[in-house]
Amino acid sequence: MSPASSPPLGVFEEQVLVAVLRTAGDAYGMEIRREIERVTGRDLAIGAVYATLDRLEAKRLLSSTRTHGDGPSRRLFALRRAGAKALAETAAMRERLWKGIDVRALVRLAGA
Amino acid sequence: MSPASSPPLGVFEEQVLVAVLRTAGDAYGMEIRREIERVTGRDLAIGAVYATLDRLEAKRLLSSTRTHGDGPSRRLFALRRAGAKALAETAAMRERLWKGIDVRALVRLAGA
DNA sequence: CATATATATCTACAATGTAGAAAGGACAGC
DNA sequence: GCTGTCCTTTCTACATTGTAGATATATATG
Repeated sequence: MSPASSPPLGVFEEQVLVAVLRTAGDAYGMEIRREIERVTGRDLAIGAVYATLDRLEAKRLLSSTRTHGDGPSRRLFALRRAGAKALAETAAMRERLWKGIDVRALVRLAGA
Repeated sequence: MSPASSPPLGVFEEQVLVAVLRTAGDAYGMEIRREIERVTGRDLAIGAVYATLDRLEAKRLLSSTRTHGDGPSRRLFALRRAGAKALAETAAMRERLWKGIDVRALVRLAGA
């Protein structure tokens, strides 16, 4: 059952990691923020994004490199192997959690 | 795009809510704990579970009632409409987040 | 009654989530 | 080359959620 190694990702950590994947190649702070806002529909302070990016880099789930050349320098992020692993485990665990739950019924119960 | 009303559920909050659903009718602290341990493969302090149950009840996503009759009295939890709504929104948002991500590729990247 | 068992509560602290303000540097126009 | 502006990042602080462990309380059992 995959023994659930490391502590689980938080939901915002997961969002950031996936956003890095989605914006791959162009994954810097502002862009990651835009992407998360787009997907979740919520407004986000830029500080929130960087705080989490920093923590994920400290845990070695992400790496970052500096951009030079034209325009303001950017800090580009990329998923490390450990980051991919963490994401995959998170997804697998959640699948087990929800397996057998009738989401339709849930939505019906939620409605009016 | 469903405007993302209330603050998103935390991952443990979600686990607790779904566990209540899974153990429906018999959803009291110890049982909920067992269910989460079963699904996630991690050990859990009972205090962790109750702290979260209390917070979810305070937010009115859960309700609880006391059991009497035979055996020690239990505090039985049930999902409120708002709880079902929160769960459904959480699931929907995550679906948008992951849409288009190739999970196979992710797992491959994670492997070895 | 005395001890064990099942359940719940309390207290405290660590980790994550989030905001807002400040800082730095490239570029435009003067 | 100064001034202001835009884009990006950094810093600081605090709120919320995650988690453990010890303690309380009631019921059952010998």
